[in-house]
Amino acid sequence: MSKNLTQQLTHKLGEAIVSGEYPVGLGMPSEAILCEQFEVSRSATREAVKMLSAKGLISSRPKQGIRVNEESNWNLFDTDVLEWILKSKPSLNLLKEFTQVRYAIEPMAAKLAAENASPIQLKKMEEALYRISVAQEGLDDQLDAHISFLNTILMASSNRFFIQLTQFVNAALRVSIRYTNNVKGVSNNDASFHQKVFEAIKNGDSVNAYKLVAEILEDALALIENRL
Amino acid sequence: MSKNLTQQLTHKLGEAIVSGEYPVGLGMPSEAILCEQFEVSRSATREAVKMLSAKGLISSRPKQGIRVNEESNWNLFDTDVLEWILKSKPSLNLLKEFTQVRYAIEPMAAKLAAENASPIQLKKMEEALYRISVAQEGLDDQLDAHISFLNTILMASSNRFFIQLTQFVNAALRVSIRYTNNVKGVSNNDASFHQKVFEAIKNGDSVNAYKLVAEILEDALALIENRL
DNA sequence: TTTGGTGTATTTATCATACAATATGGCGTC
DNA sequence: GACGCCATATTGTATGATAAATACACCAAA
Repeated sequence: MSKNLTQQLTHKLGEAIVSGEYPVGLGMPSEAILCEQFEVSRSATREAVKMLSAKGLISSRPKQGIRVNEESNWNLFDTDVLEWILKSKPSLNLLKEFTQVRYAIEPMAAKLAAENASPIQLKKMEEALYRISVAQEGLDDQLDAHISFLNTILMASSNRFFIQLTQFVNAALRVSIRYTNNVKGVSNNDASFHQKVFEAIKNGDSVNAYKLVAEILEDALALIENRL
Repeated sequence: MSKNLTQQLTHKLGEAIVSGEYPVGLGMPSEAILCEQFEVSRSATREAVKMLSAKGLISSRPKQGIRVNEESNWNLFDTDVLEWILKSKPSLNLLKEFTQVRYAIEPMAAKLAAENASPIQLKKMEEALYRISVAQEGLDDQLDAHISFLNTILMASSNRFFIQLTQFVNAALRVSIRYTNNVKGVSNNDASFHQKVFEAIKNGDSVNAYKLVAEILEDALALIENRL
């Protein structure tokens, strides 16, 4: 768990907010009341409130108090916010939204990786590929290996925004596995597929790298939409 | 400006950090020193530090002090962080990275909009289209009109992550105009183009909606890469 | 020489209290 | 009824004190 009080309170309140416990609009207790409820000092409370403000979840003004912001103001690409959302409202629809973003991002990242990957990055990709091939038993191992392969692609895109999305994509994959209960259906853990992607990237074949990843995600998305 | 001291300090420090004023690794003054330097109380300082931590820029621990995180931990999709980056290190390379993300996001958003747009959203799109057609004089007007058209598409995607990217895409557009000094080259303000996109979306022709937007961004990207 | 524990000093973390600033809503005056 | 003023509630800022955490040096033992 997060060690210090401020962080703990931040997480508690963050979860409560995204789970809809406090209504959007005007609905949070004042600092003073939060102090009482959670039995912490005002400093800790204020710092937690500031952190949540920084993530776009709430805003606070004198007299008016603390209000929950519209969801469109929430920082959905923030790791914590993402985590809270996944914890409180996991749904097939959320998985769909996740996968749509992956569908937008990952093929492009693969394309850029094909254009930019350094030898060192290619080597890391190959290592991840090896991890996939040997991790055929445990489901978690498979997922971890798959994720690290994907991460190497994002890193190799040489675009800091794509790199930043690593965490997002990882979260998305971890959700998908909850629903499908195997990696194959949604992300195709077939080692030969990853091998193909790797080779396209290695050969600088950006068109194919894009296409291969896009096709897989198209399938994954179709699968999800079928279930809705 | 942001009114309260905490916010002001947050912005000052945020800008300083992204502009590289404090080296990544171990390099920030302690709370006590920050209080002195900026002549604010410890409460305000601590709250600012917490906000920057929440955005992933720094982390603080007893004895070790405040350290600047690796850039890969920064919340690049946070509006403030984005703003600070644009303010301090605008570059053609940054514009390229922005546009690559747009290239990934916007065609997909158009596709989703074609599948999901409600009558009300279509109407808003049409209004934005009208604004574009009448805003042929002023450059700022053109840009604003273009942005609001784009925003309606993102909103109509019915995917909260794409909707969240509205701010990001807007920032990207505003950067691009600084460099190209006109909307046309980078984003094609030709009204007939937007008309075509709108009609594809209205007709539910997701394939064409995707393709049209993708082509424009491909051109924009090629233009930027030519200059590098 | 290396290893492992141990202590100390520094820095953040937490708490308590006081006062200032701000915005809301009502009150009163015109 | 409209306008401005004032009271009040809530956050904002400041200060001082104590607790907890941890990096680092030091010392002891193998």
